[in-house]
Amino acid sequence: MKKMKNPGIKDIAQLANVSIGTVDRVLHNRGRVSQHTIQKVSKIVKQLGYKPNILARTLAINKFFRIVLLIPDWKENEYWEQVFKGAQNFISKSKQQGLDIELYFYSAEGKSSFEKIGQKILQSQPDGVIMIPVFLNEGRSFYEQCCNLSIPVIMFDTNIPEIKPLSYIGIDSYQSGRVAAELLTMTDHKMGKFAILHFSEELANAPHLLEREKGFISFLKEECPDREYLVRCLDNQNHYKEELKGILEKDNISSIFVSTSKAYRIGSYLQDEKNPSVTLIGYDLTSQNIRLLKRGY
Amino acid sequence: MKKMKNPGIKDIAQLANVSIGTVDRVLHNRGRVSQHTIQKVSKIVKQLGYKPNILARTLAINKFFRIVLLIPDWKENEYWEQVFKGAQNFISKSKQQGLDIELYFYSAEGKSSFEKIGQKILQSQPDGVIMIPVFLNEGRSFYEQCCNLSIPVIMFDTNIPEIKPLSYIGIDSYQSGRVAAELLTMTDHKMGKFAILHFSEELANAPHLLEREKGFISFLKEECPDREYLVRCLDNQNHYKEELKGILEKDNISSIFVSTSKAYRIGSYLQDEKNPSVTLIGYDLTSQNIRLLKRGY
DNA sequence: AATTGTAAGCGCTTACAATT
DNA sequence: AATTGTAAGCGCTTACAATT
Repeated sequence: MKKMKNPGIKDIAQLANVSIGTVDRVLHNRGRVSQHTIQKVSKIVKQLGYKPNILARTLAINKFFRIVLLIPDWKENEYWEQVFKGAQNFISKSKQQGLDIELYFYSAEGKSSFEKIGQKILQSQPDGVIMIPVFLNEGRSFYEQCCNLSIPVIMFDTNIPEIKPLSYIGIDSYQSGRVAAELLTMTDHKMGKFAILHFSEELANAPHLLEREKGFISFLKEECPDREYLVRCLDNQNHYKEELKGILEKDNISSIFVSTSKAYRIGSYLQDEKNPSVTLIGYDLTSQNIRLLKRGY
Repeated sequence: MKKMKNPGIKDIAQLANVSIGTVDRVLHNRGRVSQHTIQKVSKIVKQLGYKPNILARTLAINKFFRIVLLIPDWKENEYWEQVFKGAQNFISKSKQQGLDIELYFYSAEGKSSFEKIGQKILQSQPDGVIMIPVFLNEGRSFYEQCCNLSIPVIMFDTNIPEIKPLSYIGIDSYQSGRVAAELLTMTDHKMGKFAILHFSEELANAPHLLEREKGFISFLKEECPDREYLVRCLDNQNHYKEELKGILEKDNISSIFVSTSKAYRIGSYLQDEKNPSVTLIGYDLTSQNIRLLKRGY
């Protein structure tokens, strides 16, 4: 191991002939310093290439930053459960870093719970927000309210187009739609129609599904402009089977792109109907999808 | 922000009726404590669920951990250059975390430089090693020497099979070979032979290339047992064009898998020879590969 | 009132002193 | 000699005192 020796606040103070209190004041623009000493100290700071010691700072601050983590209820679907487990892992790691992460859940099945919990969060005045915005309008509105309160926001897992949060962590939905289209066109030489299927009550309000569809279609238009496709939004309950049957009968579908993690529904229907000549692609390694793949679809 | 209040060393001391010095001694098994107080203190530590404050510890230790980062010379190839840039980024971030990263380069083109630099590193007695082991035997031997000196090792970018370092960060080469095979079989319906091509002076000593090949072949054997393939190791200099020509003339090749980042060589040869009916797959987003893709291969 | 300095504290480690 | 306690220090922040 090696001795530390980076210039610190004390070195600056000494060289500038002031106290460390004054150095701290100019370093953080706390005011109550004369213009003259600000100059003097800043110059030395630059000269030394001073970098604050984050460890010492968070230790001295002696407070946790309250970060709110807002995600869909993990009980609603296996994919959210995986996210939840990751979140737990993250939370336990963060305590050591001076972060206090508070976990909030909303129902991905109805936007009202999102709005309600959003209000509660804003009232608690957190220092930052990390969230998965599955609702386009409500997500955007919540984001804007955070901005007004100057609470920094990080988006996560799905992003809202045209918004520039502090950062976005997750897959580029648009590009993933393009990849899906590429894989299907590589595989499917039967040249039937492509079907783009959604499962969502409110498709127009689901940013990631829309982006996936856009990406898929953009690839098709660019690379296979003569291939036809159709877009349908299926019933989230049991009714989807009949709808699917209708589509398959009416159109010559050779490939299906499912924008959600529910591809297994389509797959098992096709399997039941002994109709495996259709190529299928979807999202997420959930146990239901894995089971379908293992059954050899 | 929220007040911190986790049980600390002081709380333990108070509850156990000892001094913080004694608490520290039992916490770290430093000896010089009676069996009785060890029991007493340990009990309280458990009760409180004490977690040490890492920030305070690294601040108090007041030393950098010396970590050696050992990677191929970035001037030798664009892929290593990308790695190097990432390494620089990592190094600048690490200073804040109490790490002092020393960067060492070796030539990926000859193992002697790896061995020489490895010895130098061992003599300097670092606290830890992070490395890219492109040479199988030399990498393993260096790893074992580190173990003997009880220096923890992290592998990175390419791993050595049968070794369990502290952790490995990077792609699973074997699985990436399988994916390559899957993509090729999806695309290539001409049912010619597959050619597996390497560029390496010493293939048998290059762990990642071997793993990629193994993965590729395992997928073929499982999913397309009747399709034929051949494996060749091409000359790293200019001679490879003639070798390639020979292979293409002799065998009915419809797909080529290149195990290195040099697929662009094969691609531009095929383009020059107006032979684009062969499907090609390779590794790494280097500018030469990107150029080939943009030229529409 | 405006500017500057001082001392204590954050939760640890470590050298050394003090006690048995 | 074996065991325990004490005080200073790591690099910051912050409340308050002291100086102009």
